[in-house]
Amino acid sequence: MPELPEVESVVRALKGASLLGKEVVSVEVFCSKISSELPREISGRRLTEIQRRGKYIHFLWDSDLKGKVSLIVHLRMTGQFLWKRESEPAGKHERVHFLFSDGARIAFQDTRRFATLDLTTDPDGFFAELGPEPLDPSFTAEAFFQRIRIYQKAVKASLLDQHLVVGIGNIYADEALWLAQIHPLRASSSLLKKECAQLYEAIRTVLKKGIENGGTSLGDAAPNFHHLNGRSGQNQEELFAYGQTSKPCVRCKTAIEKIVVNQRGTHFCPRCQV
DNA sequence: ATCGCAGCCTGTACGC
DNA sequence: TGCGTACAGGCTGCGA
Repeated sequence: MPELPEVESVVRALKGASLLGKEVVSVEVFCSKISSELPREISGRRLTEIQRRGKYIHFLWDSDLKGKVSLIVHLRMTGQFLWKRESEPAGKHERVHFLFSDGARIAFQDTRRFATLDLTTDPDGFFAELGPEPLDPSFTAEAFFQRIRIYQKAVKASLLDQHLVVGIGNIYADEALWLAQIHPLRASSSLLKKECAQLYEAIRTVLKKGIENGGTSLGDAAPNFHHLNGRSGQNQEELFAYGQTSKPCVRCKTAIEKIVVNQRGTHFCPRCQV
């Protein structure tokens, strides 16, 4: 379940794959859910930039003849980009192949077909509803406090709401609440300014640590997260709440509990998260 | 208006 | 062994 650190890791891997500036000569689509316009719109264009916005990957393409267009990809749970050998056939769950002029072949794989690929000439409009980037300098503790206080729902549900702040998913929400010692069912609007400041710091801490570790890869119920080069992130080794059901809380030794909040498995310490 | 929840989809982990 | 079922997850769209 790629969240901000996983998507950031993917973007860095893609940028490091020296695809920028290269032209796509053809695009093959193997999934009926994906727009058949993709090959026509992308073929013959140069990849000029790759950016992350929340959990979205934003590919910017240019063409002397056709101007600019954006391809905006959301990995959802199982989307990943893979390097392929030049003439290697598509694997079972590969949905799109991008063939570059230098022979590079990049596959987009998505086992559960939840991922989305959108073409737009108005990326600002596409992203207009999204909340602020949690790691952006302009996003301050005060700004977070002013935003979250108007949410009526449980703080866990608010953290998952991409209108409040982008990039947080189920894993990092549980980790941030554990670190801030805030109970996931607390009403968002009940948080004191001091608690919001703690949560703000916790969000930034867990996301930064996730990026440093190259993202979180889970191999049991959840699908693996892989870099473009096949390496998995290591952040799953440093989780304190998510997936730690019945294990002792690192702070107070109380068993971590699992409940359901907002239809999501939610892990927390019943003693030190209040 | 706001919230909760079914549905999308497939692989994996269980119980019988 | 083989089958069936529950579950995981982000987000949209529906109904309450």
